[in-house]
Amino acid sequence: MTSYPDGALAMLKARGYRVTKPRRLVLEALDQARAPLSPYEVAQHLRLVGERADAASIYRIFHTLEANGLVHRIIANGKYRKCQLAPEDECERHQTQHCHHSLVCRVCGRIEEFHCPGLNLVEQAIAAQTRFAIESHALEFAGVCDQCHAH
Amino acid sequence: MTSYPDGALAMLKARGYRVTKPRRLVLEALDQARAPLSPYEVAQHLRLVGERADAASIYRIFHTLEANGLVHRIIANGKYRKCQLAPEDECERHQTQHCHHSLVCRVCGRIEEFHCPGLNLVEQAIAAQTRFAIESHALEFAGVCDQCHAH
DNA sequence: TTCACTGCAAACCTTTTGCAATTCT
DNA sequence: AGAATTGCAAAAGGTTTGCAGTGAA
Repeated sequence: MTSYPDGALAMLKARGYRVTKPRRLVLEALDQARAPLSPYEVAQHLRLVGERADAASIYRIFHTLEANGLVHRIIANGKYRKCQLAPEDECERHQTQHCHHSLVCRVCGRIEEFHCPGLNLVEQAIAAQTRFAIESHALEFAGVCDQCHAH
Repeated sequence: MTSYPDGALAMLKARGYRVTKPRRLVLEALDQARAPLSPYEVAQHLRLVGERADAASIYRIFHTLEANGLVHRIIANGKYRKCQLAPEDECERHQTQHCHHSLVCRVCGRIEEFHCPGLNLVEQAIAAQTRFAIESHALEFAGVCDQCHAH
């Protein structure tokens, strides 16, 4: 099994991007992070770890990663989280069809994602009630996660 | 029927806040806006209309309004929208029990809110699948509204 | 070698804070 | 008059941009 950084860099390379040290550093930071990170936070984190990359570069890297479906934004706070890397040719589909269903812990900030089969019903209800053409959705539950709940 | 600015100011006054010009200006801007606004945008908007209020004050005003349930944040972009003012004694309940169900138009940015009865089922599914204790939720659909869809 | 990418520097936009002046009640 | 609130100024925080230099292919 290849790691997230390796897989992501391989995918970028296959698409004509270059494999660089700053890109690897960002991907590793995301891979290790428990909670989502902003580009700025990645910059700070790297200094803490004795590495460094320019903040401006990190922003550019995040744009590239997002455009290639390797990270996605958490709507609640605008921060980024690594994406699950789909095997080979599923990449394309995975990249364009993100579902953001998150459980955001108020205490530790950690974010779980969950599969949500029931949402289709809600979408159908909307369609029945309004003339709004739904293209995507975002659903977030805030609360307290298992670990924090146990004090 | 009292207007949103009047109602909101009355509620603030009843709670010991003062009725000031900057507060009225912010409330009027929110009342007239089609799309949600950030504090900074309100500051800009006011200049356009020949009025003015200090940006720092507007930020403080938004904090007060949010703390009193008179505005709420749109999760997708962090901007603010006026709340429906509940009649009299329902204020308290309305203030604490916000449900954010929005239809965000990709084209014009306008936001509709909708009532969503089906979401309880989704919450129950989460409860059954995880040990996460849900406190609140946010659900947003992005797409194209009726008006924009008709070119 | 070549061109994508990074680092640097500067500017910009947004938000926050302290303090003195204002203005509601 | 007294206290809450505003305006001002300054700083902090976060993000973007142009350009010259670097390094991956």
